[in-house]
Amino acid sequence: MIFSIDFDSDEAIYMQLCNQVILQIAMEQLKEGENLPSVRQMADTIGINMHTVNKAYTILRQQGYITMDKRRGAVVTVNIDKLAAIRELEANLKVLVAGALCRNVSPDEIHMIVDDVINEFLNGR
Amino acid sequence: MIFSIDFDSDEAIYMQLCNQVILQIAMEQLKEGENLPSVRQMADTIGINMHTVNKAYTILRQQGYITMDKRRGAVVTVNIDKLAAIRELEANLKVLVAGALCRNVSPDEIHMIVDDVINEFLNGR
DNA sequence: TTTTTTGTTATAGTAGTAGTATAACAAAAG
DNA sequence: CTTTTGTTATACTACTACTATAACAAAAAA
Repeated sequence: MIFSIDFDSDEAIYMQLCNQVILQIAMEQLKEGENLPSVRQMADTIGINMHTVNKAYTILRQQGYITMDKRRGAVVTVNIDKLAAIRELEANLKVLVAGALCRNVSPDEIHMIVDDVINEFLNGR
Repeated sequence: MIFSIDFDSDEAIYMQLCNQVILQIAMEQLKEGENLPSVRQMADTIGINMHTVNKAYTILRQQGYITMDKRRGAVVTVNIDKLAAIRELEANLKVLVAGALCRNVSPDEIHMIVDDVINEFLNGR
């Protein structure tokens, strides 16, 4: 379970952490029922403050990727809300696709890129 | 040329403005060679500060969507850097696709959603 | 020529967020 | 009993978003 944080990035540390966890769940490097390090352990490992990790975990919990309790710690338990996921995907795709179309990336090419990204995850499993 | 800004949104005003311009270029509601309102006019229309508009225009210029000079103002002149667009698309798609896969949205469904978004733009033309 | 409008730059202030630093609490585990 | 857990509170620094004025030269319009 390796989390690489870029401290020079414009992206907030807690956001990078959230995304890394989501990416690892998608690649099944993190599996349902598996435990994440405690907020203090994770903070220590990465070399950041406890609250920054806590913020990431809170968001991941709100978005339905993990559950937390004092006994088991943070546990990967994906709460499937497919409709919400689809709505989110649509909204975020709009700007991405618009930017690509503006720069003469064809619909076919966009589909190919999407396929590449999907297969990255499926092959990583 | 209508720009709708949500002041209650978490998204920064200058970012909303950037995205609206990109969306309108993709839909060809804003066409190559067409002028955008001056920073002061746009600020006045929306009801925001001049500098906020200036920031958005500066970003749009850096990303190759518009050019600016004192004679003609801000002009839509898409500078095609297809490779950069593809790299950007790939990077941003990763987290989106990962989130969708985690929530049991199938690869086929993802492609269908991508297609829907693309056709929204093409049909809007 | 004079006036207005343009982009651009500078400064300064407020408000909110990211990240850090301590501290403390009850609940559970060892 | 001690340690570790999540959780909450407070406080501080640094940075960003946004606003508010102000000023400048270049170009357009009168």
